[in-house]
Amino acid sequence: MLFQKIYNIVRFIPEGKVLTYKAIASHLGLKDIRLIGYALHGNPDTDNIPCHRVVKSDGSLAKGFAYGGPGIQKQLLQQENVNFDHEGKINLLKYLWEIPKEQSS
DNA sequence: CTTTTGACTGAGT
DNA sequence: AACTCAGCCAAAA
Repeated sequence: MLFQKIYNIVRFIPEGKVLTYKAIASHLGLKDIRLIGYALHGNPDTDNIPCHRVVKSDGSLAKGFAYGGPGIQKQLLQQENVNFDHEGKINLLKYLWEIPKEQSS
């Protein structure tokens, strides 16, 4: 299942790091970026899948985030020492996690 | 069983 | 700059 591959990657995002929808889709060879977000929409393992560490390609947060309410995602990231700039976006050059090849299936 | 739609993005109009 | 279209999976209606 494709979703499993998505979860399998998101699940390993280390603390203080983030991943973009694009990065994940690209890693899996997908063109439809929405699948990443949609996979998280039906997030089956919220305990092991840190959906708050997945952001849009420009570093801003997904608008449809509902992990406990809008704004929660930002708080969770700040708890992990992830800084937001004046636009409320993350510095991807600094926080974007490089996906190990071993994680792909 | 068929249709709709959605945590996105980049190119084309 | 604002809007549309394509990409093409899975769950919900």
